[in-house]
Amino acid sequence: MENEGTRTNFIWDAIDQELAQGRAQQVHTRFPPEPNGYLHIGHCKALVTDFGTAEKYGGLCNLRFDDTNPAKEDNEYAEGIKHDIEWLGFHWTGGLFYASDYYERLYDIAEDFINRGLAYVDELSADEMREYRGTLTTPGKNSPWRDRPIEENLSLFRRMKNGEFPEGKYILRAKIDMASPNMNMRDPAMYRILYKEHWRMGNKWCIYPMYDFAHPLSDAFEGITYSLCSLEFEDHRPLYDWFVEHAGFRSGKDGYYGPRQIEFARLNITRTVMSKRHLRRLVEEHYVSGWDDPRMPTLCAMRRRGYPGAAIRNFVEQVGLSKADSTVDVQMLDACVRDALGNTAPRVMAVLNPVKVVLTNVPDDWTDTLTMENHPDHAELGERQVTIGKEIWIEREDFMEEPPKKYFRLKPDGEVRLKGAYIIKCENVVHAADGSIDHIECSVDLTSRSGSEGANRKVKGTIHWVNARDCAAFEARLYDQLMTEEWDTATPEAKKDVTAFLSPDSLQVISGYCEHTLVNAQAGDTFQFLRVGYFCKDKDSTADKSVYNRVVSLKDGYKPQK
RNA sequence: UGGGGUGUAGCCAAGCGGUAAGGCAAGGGACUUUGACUCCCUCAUUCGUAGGUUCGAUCCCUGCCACCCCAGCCA
Repeated sequence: MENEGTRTNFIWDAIDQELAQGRAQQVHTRFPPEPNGYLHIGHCKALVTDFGTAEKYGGLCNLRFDDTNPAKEDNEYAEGIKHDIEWLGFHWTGGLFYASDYYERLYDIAEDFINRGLAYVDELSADEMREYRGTLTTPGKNSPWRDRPIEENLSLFRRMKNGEFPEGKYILRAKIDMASPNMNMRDPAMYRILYKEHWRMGNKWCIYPMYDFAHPLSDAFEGITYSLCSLEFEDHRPLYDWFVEHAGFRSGKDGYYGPRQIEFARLNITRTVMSKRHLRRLVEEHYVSGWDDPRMPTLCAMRRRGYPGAAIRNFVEQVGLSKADSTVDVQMLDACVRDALGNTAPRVMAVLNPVKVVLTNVPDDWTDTLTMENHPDHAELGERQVTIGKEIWIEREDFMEEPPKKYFRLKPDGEVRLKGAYIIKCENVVHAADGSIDHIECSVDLTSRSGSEGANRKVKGTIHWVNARDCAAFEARLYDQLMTEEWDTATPEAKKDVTAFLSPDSLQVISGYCEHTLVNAQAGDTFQFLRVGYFCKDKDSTADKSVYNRVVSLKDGYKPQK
């Protein structure tokens, strides 16, 4: 998967232009997560854009925790986010910051705004404020408190800060334009009273700044030149600029003209839940084991599943940047993961959906130890010893009693090579009482051992297998039923709320991963399923398709005749 | 019905007035101790739509259509 260095996007075009015109001296970006959850694949677009843009221009990128709402934030999330960023191979070259470190400075600016008649303390209730704001099609009207004298505003604001009023009693608002067609400009809130303990500031503050006020000024404080964010903030840009300008950061003093906000479309992926709110519910209501449950689309979960960070970064770069709403096919992510893993990951054999094969022409205690390469193209990755015995498991899909034409795998009277071992021939199929296949009896050609003289005999198919005796601990856990089981016992109210998780577009969350399935693996290991042959070939199974497609990343497989 | 955005192949996405890059997916072939991987080849007479300007339009203009965002004391 190439990534031409010449590739550009509309943001870089804009930056190139400003740099050429001298309107910006350097590129300084920031990645501003709110520490209220773990980063998921959707955040990676902003992350890669912010850090990657700085990197491309030899500039700096800050990490800033946008912690202006103490009710939802926690240090656990901040630590997780830092870890995830570094895992992806980025570092906050511009420094680590917290919006909460600016509380004093922001407060001073708020007082200054009051003094300049740019802000006022309102005492409308939340409901009244909503009424006064008007609607999308009708202008709002001024609050009766809008023209409160400056001294009174100042006094009230200070008393808000001192904790003299209950939550909701007063609010500081920017005085802009209640008739603006842009709802964000209808005297937006700057500060609200909140008696919540802040994860860094404790109970020091009784008032907290709003995003619209804190964000642009934080950007300006840090000398950010490009504030890149997603499309839903497009409407906020006039407000963003209003705060930056009125706080005096557009003056060009010291050559700094303040930050410029540029918006891009956020990342959507098919069959992937990308809502922090929903993911949080899955965790808090124990639908999953935690934020790093391998079924989650979080970075920590992907890391646990074995996705290389570089693959995720490459994926985001492949997807590109634009302003068009889009939903990327999850197969593109899978392709990037395969691409990154294919050349380096050691191979092992696994059987997910087993059927037993009994070798008829060897003694019960027959055993052999085979040496297998860990990677077909890289001898330096070494070899491993694998034992085989009289009984082995093969993939149920690798045997067909009534095979169509051109079926190369095991079939009655047919021969197939066991990967790295012997050629076997199907002699008999033993059925269980219910008609299903209990086991398959095969003869083994002991002269065909891999690596020996007789191994040159060619057969059409090769299949993977595991020694039954080594599989006492075989424990495949495919999680495709998890959500449906919950669904069946859920109350109607709960059903209404979890519909989003069960919709066809959210199969990723309910599809599975496989834990300690492999003979050569340690219990508890999790794996990224990389190549069809080693794990699963069943492209056309309907029952487990979501699981296999998602987790196994099926590339190809047996194609029935049309 | 106010404002802000977006529409290029099944899915992303370049293109910036000179005659449609690339990736994923898909199809065909070669190779193969897995039908995977790898390697070749194919895949938009057409850019939401209707007009207009121009020698020439995906790119400029006008109308229309579709979709997304905004009425938190969330970010």
